[in-house]
Amino acid sequence: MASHTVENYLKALFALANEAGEVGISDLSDHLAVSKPSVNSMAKALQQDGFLKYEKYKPLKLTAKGKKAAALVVRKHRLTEMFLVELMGFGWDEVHDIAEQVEHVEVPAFFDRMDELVGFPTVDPHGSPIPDAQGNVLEIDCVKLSECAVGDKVSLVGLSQSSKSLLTFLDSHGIALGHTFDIRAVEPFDGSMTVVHQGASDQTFSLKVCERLLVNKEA
Amino acid sequence: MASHTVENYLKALFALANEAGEVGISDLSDHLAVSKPSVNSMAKALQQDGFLKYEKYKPLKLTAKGKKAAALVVRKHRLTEMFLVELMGFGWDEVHDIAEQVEHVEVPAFFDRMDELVGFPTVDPHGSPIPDAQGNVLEIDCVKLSECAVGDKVSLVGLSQSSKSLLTFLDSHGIALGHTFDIRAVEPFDGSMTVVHQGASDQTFSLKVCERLLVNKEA
DNA sequence: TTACATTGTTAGGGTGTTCTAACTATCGAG
DNA sequence: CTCGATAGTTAGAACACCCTAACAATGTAA
Repeated sequence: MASHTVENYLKALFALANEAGEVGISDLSDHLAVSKPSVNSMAKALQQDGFLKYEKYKPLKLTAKGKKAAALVVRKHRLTEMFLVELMGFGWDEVHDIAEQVEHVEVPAFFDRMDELVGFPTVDPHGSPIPDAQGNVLEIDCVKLSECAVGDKVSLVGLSQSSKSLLTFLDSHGIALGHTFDIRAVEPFDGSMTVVHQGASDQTFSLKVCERLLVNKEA
Repeated sequence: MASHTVENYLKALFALANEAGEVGISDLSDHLAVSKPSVNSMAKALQQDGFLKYEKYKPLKLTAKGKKAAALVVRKHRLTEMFLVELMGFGWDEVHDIAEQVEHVEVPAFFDRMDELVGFPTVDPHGSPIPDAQGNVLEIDCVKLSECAVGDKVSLVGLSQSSKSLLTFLDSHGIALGHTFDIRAVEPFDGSMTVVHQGASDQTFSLKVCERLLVNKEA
């Protein structure tokens, strides 16, 4: 259907809209490492194809068609990541780059088989929800760890903007999805948090880390 | 490294050189379903990059660099096919189209892992040899079934130009790699052959089929 | 050996995607 | 309310890849 390039624009639009709400030309330009004029002309093209609502100087908005198309790309990406981890033995910090390329394969049966082989997962290895085959995305009930208070007991359900360096950091601290944290202290000066990890070891996380950890209250 | 397009040209060059020896602009044009002028200009570009020796009106010749690059693409393709059949449960008639897209992934570790998971195979599901990581291709000792004589006992080791329709034909006749054939008769009029399949059932194949079956004499 | 079919080449143009340079619109601060 | 910063736009061009139309070279068969 859509070219690799278009799939990448849709995916970026989808991701940015989910975390920032409004998406400007510059946001996409930064996210895709492409110049603003390039984004501008692609925006016109995407509108032409009905993926996007675009008005001069206004934020970009995916149409229903655009949202569905984007969700299906994300589905391919996340199923691939799941497959790479569960059946091919890759680490959760290795799968993004591979999935980034595999996601452009245009054979639905390929991804359907992955889905089946990993047992129809609802979230990927980083806790992000996997859209269904119709492009519906299940909302996950979670908050940032940084928004929790002393005394809360929470469990890690996902990451926001998981990057290789964040994943490496978590690996090196023995942290994985599902792990629990009891919040012991929040440092008012810099927002860093001291928690009990898995009911065992004390760890302190910077605010930057806490903002990336999505947790579920009531462990 | 090379674009998808370049990878496809190299793969075609490699395949055609292996079966026809000399490769002309028109052969590539037919094989890739692209116009001759397109092939012509790509030939110049490939020469520029050192993949090809090209002289006006002369057949195209891959350089050592070109052969190696082509073999590595073929390696990715065939490992993918093997993986799809062995670990994902696809049929040998379904894997070509998927592999055609997956082969362009540029993460060596992805294919290395496939290789490992399927046990370092030397041939793909259609009996074609899988080049090694250095681009070396093992020659397979075989002849076309059509070149065999009455009385020969042979086993199927590969296919030449396996197409979906050939694979479907073989499936419907219960034929797979490794199966044996005792040649009972060759019809002089049309070259069709009557054989005993797996020491059990009698089957008759047209010349067209016999030219596509690569066998090993002495069953 | 000329003539035709095949094969290859040149010229010129189109689409998708990208860029830089230069200009304009919008919005928040003083 | 104006000014400057930020964001967005236009114009113009490049690159990779593709095409058709027209022409040239090659090789084969009468």
